[in-house]
Amino acid sequence: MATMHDVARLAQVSVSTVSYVLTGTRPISQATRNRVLAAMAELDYQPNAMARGLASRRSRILGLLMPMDERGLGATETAFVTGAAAAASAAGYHLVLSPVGGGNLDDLRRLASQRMLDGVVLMEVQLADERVTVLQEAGVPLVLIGRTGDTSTLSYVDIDFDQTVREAVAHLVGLGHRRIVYVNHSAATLASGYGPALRTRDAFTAAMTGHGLEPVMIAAEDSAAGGRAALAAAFARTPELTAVLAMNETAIFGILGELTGRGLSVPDDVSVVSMVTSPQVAELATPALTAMTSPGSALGRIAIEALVRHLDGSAVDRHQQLLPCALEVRGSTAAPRSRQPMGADQ
Amino acid sequence: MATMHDVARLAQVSVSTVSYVLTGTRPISQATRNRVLAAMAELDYQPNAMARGLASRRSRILGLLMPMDERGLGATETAFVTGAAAAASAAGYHLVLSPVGGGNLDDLRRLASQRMLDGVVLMEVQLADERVTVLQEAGVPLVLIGRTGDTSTLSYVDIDFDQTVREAVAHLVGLGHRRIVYVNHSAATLASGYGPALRTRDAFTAAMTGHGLEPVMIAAEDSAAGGRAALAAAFARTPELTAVLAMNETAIFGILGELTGRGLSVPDDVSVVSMVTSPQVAELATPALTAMTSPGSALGRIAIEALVRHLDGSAVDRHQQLLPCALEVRGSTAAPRSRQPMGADQ
DNA sequence: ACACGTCGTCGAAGCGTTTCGACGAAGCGG
DNA sequence: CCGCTTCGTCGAAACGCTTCGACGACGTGT
Repeated sequence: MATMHDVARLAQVSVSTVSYVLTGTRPISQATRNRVLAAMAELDYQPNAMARGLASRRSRILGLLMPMDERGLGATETAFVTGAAAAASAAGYHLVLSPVGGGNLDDLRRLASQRMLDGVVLMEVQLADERVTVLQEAGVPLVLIGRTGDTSTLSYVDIDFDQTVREAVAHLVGLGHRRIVYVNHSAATLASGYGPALRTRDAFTAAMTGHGLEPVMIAAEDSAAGGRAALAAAFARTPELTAVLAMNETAIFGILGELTGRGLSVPDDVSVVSMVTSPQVAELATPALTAMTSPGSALGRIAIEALVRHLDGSAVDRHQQLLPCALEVRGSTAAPRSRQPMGADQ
Repeated sequence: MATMHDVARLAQVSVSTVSYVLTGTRPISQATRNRVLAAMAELDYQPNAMARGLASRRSRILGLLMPMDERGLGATETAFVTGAAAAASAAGYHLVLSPVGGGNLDDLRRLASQRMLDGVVLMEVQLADERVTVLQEAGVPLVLIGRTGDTSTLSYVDIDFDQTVREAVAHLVGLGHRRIVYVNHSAATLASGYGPALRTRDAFTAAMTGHGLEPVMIAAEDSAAGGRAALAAAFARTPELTAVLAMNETAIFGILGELTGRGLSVPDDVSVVSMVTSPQVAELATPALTAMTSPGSALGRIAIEALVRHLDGSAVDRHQQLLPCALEVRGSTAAPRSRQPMGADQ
């Protein structure tokens, strides 16, 4: 393994000159630069990341902390990751994913304090997230995907749930639906302070009320069985329901199954809209689901870019941004059978 | 940020003594050790990972290289990851996931040559995988999850596809099925040399032939539409089919939809078995799928443990191991309607 | 022609560890 | 009681890089 000394000797320059060629920190004449570059190529030189990190006090590694819980990453989360990885690579950083589960907060503390990460992006942030505290105490630059309860001091990128829910509801109302049920994540998830669940709940209430309609929300366990139970509960509360809006990607398959089981057809009897869903998942269902497609890779990219700007010092203040999901109409929504669609002109 | 010097000064010992306490490389008296430990605690000392890595020439970081393609990680892959992370943590290593997609082989080469990773575990290995070559050239210790074509020289852990397919087929045959169609991954995937697809194909042929039955395999695109098309093709080739064995987790939802669309019920008209599937996914379908459950976290754990043993020098030879999937009977398989189940006693 | 920047390069001092050789103090058999 | 290990500790030399101060060699404005 060739070192800088070897390169310097071969190119007949000092070690520091080689370093300057590599980092561009100081001007180097074209002639010298070429000699150095040639020497590097000949020796197949690769800088030692550890030595670099030690001397410069920055590792050029960014962490993407993702909770790896029971259910795997959906296509949505995967899009975050690929977007982030591409952005990091473009900025000359490595991106490592760290599967910090719930328990190992100490693991996280260690990782952070060991100065191995220049900065981190945190996924799936809770309203009150201990990880944020740990990282802030360790002085690690931080960008969130999602938001904590108090958004004032931190950088974040998140989905604009308010706008997304409003659009979904408007789509259904525009088709003529009046009895719309919202299937959210489980009660436990809501109680734990999971931002998306809470924000969509509030947004749904606001949107429905705005249309003069009654907001009915059901909390469903994240499983097919949970979806089934939720639908049963929905019919119990609102027998004439004609549309379901679902945040719970897992439950939605149970909902569809139960609908079919009751002899109801989608979309003729009941329309279904899935929230924050990737096209891949939406296409899995029969018929394919009308869904609010999450901005996916853009979220990851923007988060990394904000973090890098912060590290490079080109931006000192925090970055806060919301991205809406886009409505993609597929086969699971239609006008309700019992009445004609109501356009704005009626 | 406290350094070793600070700890040494506070504990009134030399720096090297502190290091010995930390690493256990040389004996240290209990009294001194306690003084040092106390000093560390008081200063909230955390060793600098870079400095450690530079001096010791080992980073204590393990890489898990996973391809992050279009479709996200299923629960199966997630289980690999969590298993691996737990094992690495237990062995005192950090585990970082690197999303190396198809294109960036150079990225990989760089990562490998920069001596930032002590060793790597490679997921989703192709029969002819360039990444293996790159890493071997860079001299990075390597364990595969999956197998290359030539398995002789490398360490790997993989699913025992032969055994898994045999068991799945035996289950269906035991219920009385004779016309069984195997829905594999796409023709393109097969052509690209994706091991699981090829091995299950061969295993299916062998298993069916062993029962004196005709093996019919359909290649399906990884999408719901692909599943539908595959089922249509299956009925065209084998109109009296009573059972479907599916490797393609994505296509299976299309298959189920198409079955329902044709007015066929699962499992009364057609039985369905899903291969290498996680319980979570199996439960999404209605009825829940009988499936061959992948060994999940065990794969990840075993791979990491093998790698660590290699790095610690406690094992020099390669580790090769196959784990079967476990049959979990749920609601999607039953005796075919047209004839009685055939037990061994008939 | 003179002081004065700027450019391109060098040498050396770190960065925070590990690790090697050395060395006094015990402990031990003879 | 002497020479020998073994134990516990120390000081110093790496590890491979970045970065700072210095220093000629040149333009440049005056």
